[in-house]
Amino acid sequence: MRKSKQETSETRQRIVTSASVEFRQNGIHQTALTDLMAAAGLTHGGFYRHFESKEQLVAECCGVAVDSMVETMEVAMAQRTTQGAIEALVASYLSTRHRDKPGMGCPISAQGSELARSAGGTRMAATHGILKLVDLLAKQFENLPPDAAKEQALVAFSTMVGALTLSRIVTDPELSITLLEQAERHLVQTLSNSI
Amino acid sequence: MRKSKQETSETRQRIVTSASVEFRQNGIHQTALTDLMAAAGLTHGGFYRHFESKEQLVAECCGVAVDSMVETMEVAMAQRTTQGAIEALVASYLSTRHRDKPGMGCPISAQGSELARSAGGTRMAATHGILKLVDLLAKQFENLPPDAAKEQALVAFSTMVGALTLSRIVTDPELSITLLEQAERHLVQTLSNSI
DNA sequence: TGTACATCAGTGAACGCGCGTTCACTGATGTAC
DNA sequence: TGTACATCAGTGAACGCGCGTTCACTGATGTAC
Repeated sequence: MRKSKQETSETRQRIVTSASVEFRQNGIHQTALTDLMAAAGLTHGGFYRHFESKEQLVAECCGVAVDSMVETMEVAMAQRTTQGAIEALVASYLSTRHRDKPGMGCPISAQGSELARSAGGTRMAATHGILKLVDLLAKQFENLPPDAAKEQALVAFSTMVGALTLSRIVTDPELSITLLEQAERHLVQTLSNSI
Repeated sequence: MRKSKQETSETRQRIVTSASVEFRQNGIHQTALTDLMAAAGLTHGGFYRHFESKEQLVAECCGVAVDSMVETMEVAMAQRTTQGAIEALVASYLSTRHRDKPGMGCPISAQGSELARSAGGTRMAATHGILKLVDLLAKQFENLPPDAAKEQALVAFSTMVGALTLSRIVTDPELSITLLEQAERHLVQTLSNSI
């Protein structure tokens, strides 16, 4: 049943892609190898032909998830003024759509507290991801010194991660919306002053 | 080996207290009943004399953790001007001490993404906890209408939860500190304007 | 107040289950000649 | 270009292990008389 090199690499990619969704949706610990191999249309036994361990896959998925996140954001921001781009990024991150589809969204928000307890490799991947997302915002502040722009973006990203996480925890639907809306309003206002 | 009513209630309290530390430190899923009963000086078999399920304990621990968190904050804020109280709350939440001792700190930050996927009871306890912590800050803004004060506090709390979570994920020690410091600076500045 | 019995906190073994990982096996693919 | 053999992607059973929960048992506590 050996597969061609191309098929093999496609399979590997399929596992990573679908696993990155599963991890964000159900959590790292709650997603079993059997589940994610099934999500890729395979049985669990073949996992170790592609990866050394679950931890290695988790780290790789974190990177892939961030990259797809960055791409989504860039699409939302394209063809806009600086002001418009910032508004689009914030609105997209703090949307109810993002809140309700953690599997397609930001892995930092979706797995925050689990990442904080993860192994070094995963945390390094997450760190790179955080910096990529922060940079996406920081480079909008062309008139600020790079350091100041990065610091501004770090705080804004913290607010977005916190607000999205809280909006997913809270049982009161109104409060959940308020969290997203108020954070968005605050960020658009604050960040406009830094353009 | 039956114990007196007082001993029984003391034991129950001891389980809740030590479990709330374990859950924050190691995560909800990663903490086994055997572990937390051992942390209370007992064997796992007796667990169900006190609780209906693990989930019930998780929810109760969330409430207890928030209450102890509120108390810590109130102590830090006592005997201060409004400005000083706000600074003390923010500095305390965003301290490296808090970052490095998740077991003694805010359960929302320590378990954020796990809480978002938890059962209804746990999420309700977390929601009440969030509102308590937000209220601690909101009541400092005496000159703002209550709604505006609450919204201001919600955003500030989002920033604190996000920044603390990120500072725990990040592998670069300098970046971790920067996250805490910049969020603190931003919050003190922003919130001062609302007094 | 004393006694006889019911209650029940805590123990430790056991339950069924799912986990991450390993392994013998298969047969199609890749490679050396 | 064709052939013989080595490689290895994927399968499905099995590994040891730890999980949440249950249960028979114990003996001190609580209670009814």
